[in-house]
Amino acid sequence: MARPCCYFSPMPLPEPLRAATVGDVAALAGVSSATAARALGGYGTVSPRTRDRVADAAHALGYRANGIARSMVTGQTSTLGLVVADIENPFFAAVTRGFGDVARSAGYDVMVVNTDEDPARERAALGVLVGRRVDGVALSPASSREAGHLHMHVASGQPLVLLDRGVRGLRADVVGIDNRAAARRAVEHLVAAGHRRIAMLAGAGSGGRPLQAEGVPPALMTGLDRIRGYRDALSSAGLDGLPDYLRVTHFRSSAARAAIRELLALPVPPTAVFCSDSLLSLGVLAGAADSGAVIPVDLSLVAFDDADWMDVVTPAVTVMDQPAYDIGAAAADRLLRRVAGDTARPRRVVLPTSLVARGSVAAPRTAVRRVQRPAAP
Amino acid sequence: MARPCCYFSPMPLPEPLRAATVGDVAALAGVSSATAARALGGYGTVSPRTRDRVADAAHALGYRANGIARSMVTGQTSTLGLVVADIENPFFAAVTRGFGDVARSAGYDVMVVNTDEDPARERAALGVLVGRRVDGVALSPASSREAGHLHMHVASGQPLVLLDRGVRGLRADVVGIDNRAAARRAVEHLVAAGHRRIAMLAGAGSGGRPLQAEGVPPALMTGLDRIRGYRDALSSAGLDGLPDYLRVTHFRSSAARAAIRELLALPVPPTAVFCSDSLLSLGVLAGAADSGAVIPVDLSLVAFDDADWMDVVTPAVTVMDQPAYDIGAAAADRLLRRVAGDTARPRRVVLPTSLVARGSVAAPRTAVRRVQRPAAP
DNA sequence: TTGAAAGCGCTAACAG
DNA sequence: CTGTTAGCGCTTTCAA
Repeated sequence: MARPCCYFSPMPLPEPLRAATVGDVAALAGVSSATAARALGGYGTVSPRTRDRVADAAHALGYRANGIARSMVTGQTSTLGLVVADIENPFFAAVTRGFGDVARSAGYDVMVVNTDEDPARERAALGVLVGRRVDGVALSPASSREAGHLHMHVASGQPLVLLDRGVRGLRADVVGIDNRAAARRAVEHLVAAGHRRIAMLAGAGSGGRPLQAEGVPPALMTGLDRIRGYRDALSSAGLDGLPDYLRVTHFRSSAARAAIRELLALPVPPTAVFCSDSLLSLGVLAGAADSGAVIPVDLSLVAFDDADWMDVVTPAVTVMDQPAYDIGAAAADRLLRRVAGDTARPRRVVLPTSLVARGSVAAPRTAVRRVQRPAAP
Repeated sequence: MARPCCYFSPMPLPEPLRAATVGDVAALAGVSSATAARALGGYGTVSPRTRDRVADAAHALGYRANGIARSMVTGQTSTLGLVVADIENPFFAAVTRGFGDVARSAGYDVMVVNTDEDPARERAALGVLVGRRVDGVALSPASSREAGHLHMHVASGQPLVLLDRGVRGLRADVVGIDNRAAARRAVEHLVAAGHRRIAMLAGAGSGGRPLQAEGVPPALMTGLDRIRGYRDALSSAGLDGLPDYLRVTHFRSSAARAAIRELLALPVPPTAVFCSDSLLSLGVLAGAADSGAVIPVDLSLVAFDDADWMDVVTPAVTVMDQPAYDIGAAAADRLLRRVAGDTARPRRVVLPTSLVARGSVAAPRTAVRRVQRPAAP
């Protein structure tokens, strides 16, 4: 015998297969879906009694608002996009956290996308975020040259905040530090310690793509600015006639390790090195050890970004610290203002850096000798 | 004189204020919106000529598909949710990267949410993700006790993969390592070096909430399992009668620093310590230095997770390494299968760990003495 | 191969 | 205070 119950009243789909909608809740509560929506969404006016009935029905049905549908009609997603160049770099991890904390406390969620310093992936990431209709995007540009997609994005009127790195000619807010001044100060610290042959390791791009020709500045404003600061410091110290100790490497400690080994193997090696990134300084530590160079006796080091391990190594690493968490937080704040409709002209938010002097900087051996002579009459 | 041009044909909204829609493209291409949508979305059948016309029109208008609207009708978002306990922990940073790489190569985007080890924030994060209708969620549970929301989520039929940490009784895939065995092996390494008084620092919770009473195991399966492994190793070595050197601290290096100082100040201090996390080992290095203890002479150390700095400190840190990137990648893979409809019973994916022996482990001083005597006859 | 029309779940006018 | 109605931009039958 067949099961007659099924002929005329097909079973509704079992619970797990279809999520409850406003209409379901409304039906159970015995009100119109508009009223249910008002009660559920917390807008308009609903009588307390109705509100309770709807709430009960929603609870019974396990109703969860469909953010997609809501976004569809409101045109807003309450979501911010964050495009970072390398989520594994502690600097960006902290930026991400600061950004997320501020966004969340303002009722926004965050979609994070990683680009691995690749402009093509960055363009794709931006496309994804725009496709998802995020309300705004914060982005650390992988390149200041390949930025056509950024210009188009800004031209389309969508809020964009640049993180850490600027892009020349782009009408967008920038949140970061004064890289040139910070680098200059870091190198001046080395000059003050008596160093003359000061190298710099600058990071650019990931391992994915070939680097530009030797000596050409990286396609990164941050790197460029730090290189400028390095040169500023050298020339005000009258040190610009010396051999070129600048090396541009990938953002990998292995690349820095090779670079520092090569530098130390020079006929006239540098006595100090300034690293534009914490990852690179990791490579310097390893490479110096490879070369048998002792820090700070044979090589002084100033790094960028105060990574958590920097004060447990021996010697502790002197760093130019930048407020990564605050940069992320400030970027979210700026972006939220733009999302809220602020159309004032682009602002540049510059956060303070600080030099943290630790044990990795000492006078170069030659300078020590010079000091020692008059000290023993 | 008034401007008559505006009376009968109001200007259309200027470009930046309204994004082009399928309808706009269709109108410009002279086809129906259904056809334009087919051409744009790459589904159905469209003649090559029409396809080109539509493509041109789309290009001219700067059309970008509205993912929200698409999700609305397809019920899919091509987005995966990732809930991590601490984005700043290098372990989770690597997991995030592995997860993202696999997701992206399968055409999925990722929404990352940080919970700071707080179950309440975890519940909220899951709610957000569900509201946004992500196709699936991978999550590293902040607590194995407060997991009601996880059970509800699974009951609702939505794909969920647990990352790194399991939750007892939850019918969900788990991707991680065998924490108990790994911890046991790490501690056995210490035992083999001759240690008897072996401490353990286990992490639980962030600084946000008070920790449980002293000695109570943390509400984390990972921590629990590592503690079990520690005890396993101690008891098979016949070392369980010794004083209790286990300390449960927050996931902060400062907490570990205080804990190790306290341990080293004991009348009979431990000669070795096993840390359940790289952050904690950072604190151990600092705290040991505070106490004037030299590693590995006065204190041997085995850490968990091979952070990038671990082989540049002196001595380099012996670690139990877990494949963080692969864990993230495997989790994405598992989740994608579930999203694709795999309803086989929950699987547990266990990835291999490896002990990386470096310089932070040596024989305890007492053991050294014992060895030295017969060595000089 | 193409078009017309119906909706996805929700919000926003506008009446009642 | 509540219900009716009309979409948001897209995909998807179903006919033509």
